[in-house]
Amino acid sequence: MRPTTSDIAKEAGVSLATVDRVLNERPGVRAPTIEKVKRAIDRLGYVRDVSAANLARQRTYRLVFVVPDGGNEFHTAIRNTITECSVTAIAERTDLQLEQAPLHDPHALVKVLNNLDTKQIDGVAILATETPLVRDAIRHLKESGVAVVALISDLPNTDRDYFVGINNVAAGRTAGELLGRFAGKEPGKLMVVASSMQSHDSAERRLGFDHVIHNAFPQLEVLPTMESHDDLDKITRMVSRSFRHNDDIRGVYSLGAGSRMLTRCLAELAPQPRPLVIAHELTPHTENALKNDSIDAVITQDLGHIIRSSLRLLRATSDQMEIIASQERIRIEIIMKENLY
Amino acid sequence: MRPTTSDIAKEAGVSLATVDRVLNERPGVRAPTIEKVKRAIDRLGYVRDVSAANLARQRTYRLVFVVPDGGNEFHTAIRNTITECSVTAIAERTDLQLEQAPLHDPHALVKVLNNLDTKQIDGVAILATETPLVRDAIRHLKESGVAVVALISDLPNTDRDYFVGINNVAAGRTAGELLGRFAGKEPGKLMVVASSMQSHDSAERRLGFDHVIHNAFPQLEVLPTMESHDDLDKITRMVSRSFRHNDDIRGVYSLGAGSRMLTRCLAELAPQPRPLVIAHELTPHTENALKNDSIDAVITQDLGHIIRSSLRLLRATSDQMEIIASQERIRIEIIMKENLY
DNA sequence: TGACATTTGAGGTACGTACCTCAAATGACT
DNA sequence: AGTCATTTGAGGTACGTACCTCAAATGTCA
Repeated sequence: MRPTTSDIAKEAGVSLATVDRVLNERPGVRAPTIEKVKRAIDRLGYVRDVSAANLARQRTYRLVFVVPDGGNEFHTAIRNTITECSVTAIAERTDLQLEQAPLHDPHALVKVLNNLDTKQIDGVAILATETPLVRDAIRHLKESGVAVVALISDLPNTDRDYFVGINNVAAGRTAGELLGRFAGKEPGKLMVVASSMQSHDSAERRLGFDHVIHNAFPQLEVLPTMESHDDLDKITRMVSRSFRHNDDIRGVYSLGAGSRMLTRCLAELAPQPRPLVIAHELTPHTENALKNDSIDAVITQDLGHIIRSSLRLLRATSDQMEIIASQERIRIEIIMKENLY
Repeated sequence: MRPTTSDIAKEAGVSLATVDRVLNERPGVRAPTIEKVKRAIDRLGYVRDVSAANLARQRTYRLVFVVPDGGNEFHTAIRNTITECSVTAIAERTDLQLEQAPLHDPHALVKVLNNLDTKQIDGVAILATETPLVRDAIRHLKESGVAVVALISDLPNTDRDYFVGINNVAAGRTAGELLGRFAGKEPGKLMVVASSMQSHDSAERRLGFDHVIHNAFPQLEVLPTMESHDDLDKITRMVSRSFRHNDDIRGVYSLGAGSRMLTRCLAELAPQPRPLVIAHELTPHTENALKNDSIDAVITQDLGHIIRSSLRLLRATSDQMEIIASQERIRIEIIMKENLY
C-alpha cells in the first residue's frame, strides 16, 4: 500500500497538520521540523495522491491557447486539435480556452495576452513570432504567476517556461538529407519557397537545409528563397520565372505550411516529370498531395502530442511539479505515401 | 461546473442510491427507471469523475507486461521503457509488473500467463508470437475478466482487446519506398535479412516491402529472406555467400530488430561503397549506426507511446470506458541521421 | 519570570464517488 | 385485501488530501 500523509506524520513524530503544512508549503513550521518531515517522506517513499489532492482542492486548471486566426490549413489544424483535446481534458480537470490573434500583428496579439485575466488563469500556450512587445507581455504573465509555453515556434528570449515543438534547424537538415538522397547524383537546382521569412522557424529550416545540401550534396544548388506572402498570383509569377530561368530544377522545398498554393501552381507550371517536392506539416491538403503523388515527403510534428505535452507542462509548472523531459520530446516526423495510412 | 451524481438524481427525479445502482450496474432497478437515469445523464452530459471514483473504490490497477527475456537490444529497450513508465504510473494508481518469457518458447510463455493470479490482476500486455497454446491462455485470461492487449506484434486470432503497435505491412512498404528512392534508377539487387520469419511482423514487413519494390521499383530485385536465428556465424556465412553470388547488391533491408550482427558483418563483408541499409527499431545500436553512417534509415515506433497507450487501453478496458482511437494510433516513424537529434 | 510571538497539535469539514444497511414504498399475485 | 418479493429511498462511512479554526505548547526577549 502507498503511504499516506498520516503514515508520514507517525514516521516523523509530528501531527498531520504539520505534515500538511510542509507538503503545501504553508508558513509556520520551523526549519528543523520541515527537515524531519522531509526525511520521513523520503524514507517512506511517499508520493502525493494527485487525484485525491485535486479532488480535495477542487482544482481545475484553466489554460489558454493563443494561436493565429485564419491563416493556412496548418493553423486550422492546430485549432482543431486544441478543440479535440479540450474534450478529453475535462476528464483531467482542465478547461481549455482558445484565443486567436492575427499572425503578423504583434499589437493585436499583445492585446489578447494583456486582456487575459491572470487571476483566473493557470497557464498560456502561445504560437506567435517574437517581438519586443510580445516579450513584455510574456514577462507580465510570468510575473503574475501564469505558466507560459511557446508552441511550435520558440520564443527563446522571453520568460517562457518551455518550448514545445521541433528543432527547426534539424527539420531543415532532414528535408535537405531527404531531398538530396532522392535527387540522386546528377547536378541540378533546388527551389525554396516560404510564405514569409519573418518567422524564426522558416529561417532556421532554411539554414539547416542549406547546410546539409552544401556539405553532403554539392552537386545541388539551392536557389534564393521565394516569399509568397500567401499571395497566389505572386507565387505563381515567381515560380514561373524561376522555371524559365532554370531548366534543371530537381526539387522544391516548401519551408512553411502554405503548400497548398505551391502544389497548385506547380501542377500548372512544372515540367514533366515534375521535380521532387518536400513540404512541411501534415494537413488534409498535404496528405492528399502525398496520396496522389504530387508531393514526395512531408516533414511534420504530431499536433496531438504537442498539445497534450503543452497541457502536461503547463499543469506541472503551475503545480511546481517535476517533469520527465524525455517524455515530452517532439519528434521530427517524416511522412511519405506509405507510412501515412 | 461538472454535474455530479446528485445533479443526476435531481434531474431524473430519483434518489442518489438509484443513480449509483445504475452507474455501477448493480441489480434491483427496473428498466424504465434505468432509462430515466440514463436520459438524465445524457441531458446533463455527466462524466464520472474517475479520480474520485478510484479514490472511493481504493482502486489500483495491477497490470502485467509479458515480454521476451534476453534477446536483442530491442527487447532490452522495451523492458527499460516499461521500467521507466512504472515510476510515473504510480501517480496514476497503476502498478506495473514485468514478466519475462523466452521469445520462441510457447510453453514457457503459457506457463507465465497461466501462473498469473487473475484475481489480483486487471490487465496484461503481451509481446509474443501467436500459437494455439497462447490463444488458449489468452482466452482463459479474458474469461477471468482480465484485459489483454497485444504489443508490437499483433495476435489477431486471439481474444485480445487491442493491438498496440504499427501496421507492419505498411512498415515494410515504407522501407521499400525509402530504399527504392534512395537506390535510384540503376538496376540492382536487395538483400533481406531477418532473425526469424516465425513472427508475424517479419512476414508482414516482407510482404509490404516486396509489394512496393515490385510495383514501383521494378529495376530492383529482392533476394530471398536470410534467417539469422540470432547466430552470428550463420548470418556471416549467408551474407558472405550472397555477396559472392551477386555483384550488384544495392541495398540491405533488415526486417527485424537484430541489426547489430548485420551491421557488424556488413562492415567486414560489404564492398565499398557499402550498399544502402535500412533497419527496424531505434536502439542505442542503430542510433549509433545512423550517426556513423553505417545505416541509412531506421523504421521505428516510439516505445514510450506504445507503453503509455497500452496503459490507457488496459485501464479503460477494465473500467469499461470508451477509447479515443485517434489518440492511440502508433505512427511508423522514419529516422535518419538528421532527425535523430 | 512574564509577556508575547511563533510553532505545533487536535479536530473539524469538504471534494465526488463507492458501497453498505435498513426501512419504506411499490408492484404482483393469490 | 393480504402476502410477499422487488424496487426505491435515506442515511451512513470510507477513500486521501486540502484547508480551516482554535487551543496548547514552545520559544524569545526584555
